[in-house]
Amino acid sequence: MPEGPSILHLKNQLKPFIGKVVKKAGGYGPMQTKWINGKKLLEIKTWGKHLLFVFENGIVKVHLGLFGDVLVDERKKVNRSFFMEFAKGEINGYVVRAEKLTRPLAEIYDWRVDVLSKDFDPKLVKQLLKTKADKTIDDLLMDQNIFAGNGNKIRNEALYRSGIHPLSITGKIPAVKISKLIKEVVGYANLFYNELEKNGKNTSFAVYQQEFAADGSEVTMQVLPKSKRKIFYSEHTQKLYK
DNA sequence: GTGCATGTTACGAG
DNA sequence: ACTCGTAACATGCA
Repeated sequence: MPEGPSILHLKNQLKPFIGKVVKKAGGYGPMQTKWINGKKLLEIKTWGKHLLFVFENGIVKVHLGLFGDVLVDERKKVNRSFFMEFAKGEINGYVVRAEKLTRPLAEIYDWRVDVLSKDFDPKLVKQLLKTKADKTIDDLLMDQNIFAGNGNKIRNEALYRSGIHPLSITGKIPAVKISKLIKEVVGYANLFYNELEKNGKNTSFAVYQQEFAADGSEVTMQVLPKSKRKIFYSEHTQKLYK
């Protein structure tokens, strides 16, 4: 399910519950849920792939991992790992991890790195990339402290759009191209999100899981040694800086 | 049944 | 103490 855009889309579906009182919360996850019962859901926020339910006495951070799913007023056969039932309707989390946060959100999260936030700050991100100049760019694109909300799809698509080979050494990439990359990350994340809002799914890929890129060139697929994740790119149009 | 997928964290080795 | 690599977790779909 997740990558930032999916979480933002999910948040929109949950909006009707804002201001409503939780009758009963629960789930098989390790987090205690008693503290939520009878409390009003004040706000729902997101930071990257984190879904945040704000209550007066704490915040529930929900992360969907790779297989997580959240259903509204619907149930699956398997047990819910975290759920909240209201007088009318329910939010059901499957294979999600819920955790209670007690510190103020502003102390925990910096929205300047959230690729879907209005506070996203390309300059700051550029600075952060400089501090890890010796790493390859594909790694940094997945680093949630630099590009919160990015996932494998956004990574591959943004690299293609900016003409950068995924295995480029970050410090060797010209500043102009870095700027372009950051812009394309935001651009594709928003396209992804808009597709979800419009069609409920995103199938718009130039290279990700493609045989041929949008420009017709052949796509190379490679399994990364450390992460075991797949990268898709065009040798023809994406330049390797090293 | 097999393999694979939009992800993160915990832990041991070095 | 820090960094790296691997395993672990859990579900649904082709």
